[in-house]
Amino acid sequence: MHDDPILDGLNEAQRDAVTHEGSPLLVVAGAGSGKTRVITRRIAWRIRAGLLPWRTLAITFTNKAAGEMRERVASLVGDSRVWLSTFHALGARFLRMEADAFGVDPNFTIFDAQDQATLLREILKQQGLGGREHRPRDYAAAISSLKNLGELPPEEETGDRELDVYRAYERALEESRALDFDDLLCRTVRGLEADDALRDRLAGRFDTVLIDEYQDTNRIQYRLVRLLVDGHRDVCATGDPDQSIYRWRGADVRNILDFERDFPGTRVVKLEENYRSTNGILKAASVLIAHNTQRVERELWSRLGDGEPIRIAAASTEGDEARQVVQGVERAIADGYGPHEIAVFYRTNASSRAIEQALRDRNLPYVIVGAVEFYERREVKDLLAYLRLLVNPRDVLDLQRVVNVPSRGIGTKSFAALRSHAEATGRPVREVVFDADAIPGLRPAGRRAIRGFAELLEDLLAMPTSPVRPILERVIERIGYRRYLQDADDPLTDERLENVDELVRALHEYDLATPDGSLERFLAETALVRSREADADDEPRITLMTLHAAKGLEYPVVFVTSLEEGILPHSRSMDSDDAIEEERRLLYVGMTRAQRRLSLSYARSRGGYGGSFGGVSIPSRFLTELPEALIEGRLPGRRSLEVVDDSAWFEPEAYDDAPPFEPGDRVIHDRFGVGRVVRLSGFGPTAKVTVDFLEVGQKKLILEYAALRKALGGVE
DNA sequence: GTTTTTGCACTTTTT
DNA sequence: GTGCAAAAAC
Repeated sequence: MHDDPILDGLNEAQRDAVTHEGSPLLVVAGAGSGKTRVITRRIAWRIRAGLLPWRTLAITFTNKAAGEMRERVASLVGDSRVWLSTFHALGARFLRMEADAFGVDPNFTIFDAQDQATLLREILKQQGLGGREHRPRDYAAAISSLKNLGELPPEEETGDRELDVYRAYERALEESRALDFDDLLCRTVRGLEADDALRDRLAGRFDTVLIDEYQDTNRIQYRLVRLLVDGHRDVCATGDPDQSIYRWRGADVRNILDFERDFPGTRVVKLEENYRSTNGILKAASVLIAHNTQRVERELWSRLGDGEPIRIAAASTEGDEARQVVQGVERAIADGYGPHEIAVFYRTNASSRAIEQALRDRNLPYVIVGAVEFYERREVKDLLAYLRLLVNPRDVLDLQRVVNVPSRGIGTKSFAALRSHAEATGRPVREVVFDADAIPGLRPAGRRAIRGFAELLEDLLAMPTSPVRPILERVIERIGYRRYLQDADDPLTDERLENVDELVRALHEYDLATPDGSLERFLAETALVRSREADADDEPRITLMTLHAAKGLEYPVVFVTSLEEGILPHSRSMDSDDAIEEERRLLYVGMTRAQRRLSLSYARSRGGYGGSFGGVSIPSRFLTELPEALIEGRLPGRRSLEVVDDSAWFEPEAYDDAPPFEPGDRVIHDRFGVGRVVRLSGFGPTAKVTVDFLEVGQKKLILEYAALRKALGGVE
């Protein structure tokens, strides 16, 4: 019917969303309803109709999503000049383009959460708040919300602890010519709101704006959208209120709920056919999410049939849970799924450890999304700090990080002298290094050390800013960084050395891809990126990530772990109904990532902090909210929430331990004789094993009751 | 003064 | 098991 490749394979609603023109458009897109497809096709459609690619702006939630969309748009349109970025990257780009108008240094450094914490720790100490009860992260959170409310720091000391820390923090950022994540948005918005000409120059660059994951935008982002769009009102937002999982970060679902009111004349298109999951998975997820009271009722449906039942696995400990999951992974592989088609989700980053261990024990390849990402590793940060220092001479934190790595005899005292001299003279810290003789209060040894460091800097600064790789290589060579890592008594040495190589490779790739690049631009583009895809080998890997990181992705086989009260829902989210509903959405997001096979698991006791903290867990209330008809394995009792005596949750040992067999094992049964295990299915008390017996043929047995013993003799 | 070692407190989720 | 801060060793 439709020969048009842009509309090919789209349903009616999707086609509507792709082709609508003339008024604001809101696409309410349920999980798996082909939202990304709609956005990319819409961009293609509009460009074919005459819209200029470089006057098109698409905003995504993560850099990863931006990258993926860039590829898809490029292959669809054959043009990669569409502006595709996150809100933060867009802010950073605007700020650098018009640094003067915004009143920022064009070479500003971006401080990540770690940098922020380091800085705040120092400030807290200065203000006499060094005790452990004052946690840098708490202040960071408080400052973040002040910034997002548009509150500027006070001019004078106020006596209010929080405000004074905020004030000192801002001054320190300014001193280092640094901005934090919130600044990227707040300063952009403040600048655009205050200066109409500036607003015309920047917002006026775009004829159309698309925003993905609109349910997770916060108030500042909303204001930025208004600024970008009010000139033409050619705006398209997509999102799903049921997948709003960033309320804790200031995301405001009202943005999407109020879209029609904010943009009168909005056309709303709802995408409700799910192309991703089996109906079983979808129904279970729908039943779960229906427990949320603050919700517009909506039903997703799929043509894919009920599929396999959802499996629920009970384990006795965290390690046991991990082993069961890995067993499920192996079973999936035996059933023909590739490792890259399998994902394991967990609530907190710390939970990855047990799964990793279990995967390593079975020699299965995996990759972790999130956790300590590439650009957050110590060795990578060290080297990048050297590079950043070459670009931004005022970055105190970078100098501090680098000045004594490797140890060259410039400790805290020497650095303090250097720093106060810089402050006293108003000169950039980096420049003061060259004036070792003029710094008061240095001992001869320290002075000599600083002179040596100055020589190093001089040598590095003499290099051209492009290509980039030789600069890094010179840094590594001059400071003897590889030797330094090798000599350290650190179990991670090999990994760190690999990361150093990987960083060199990244710079090399940048040089190849960007002939007109420079160190400044490389750092600017890298600042907001956390991960680096290790493209060294393309071995398919099992993916591990937090539930938050899973949004927008899909996998044929999905494991969601740690469904326990206190973890999912998290204990810090249990005091309000709103927070519980957000946790429920989080599980909903996790479940709806699964295309064909979904498994949920929990452990009856979980040790925190390396096993020291023992406690019995109660299975998550969310498990009891699932429809029993779609489940294989036993749902924890419906009375679970009223059970006070935790010991009620201890079950017979037999079934929670990892089944002792794998497909292929030879076994002996008292009645049926010798046989070979064909497959294992299910978890917990209903786990079944199919055995091909020599004499009686295939039998399906319940693992717990089948008196099976492993036979000697191995595989045929 | 600087470097290394030990002891302590802590883990939600991310741009 | 980790990361940070105070204590001990260089």
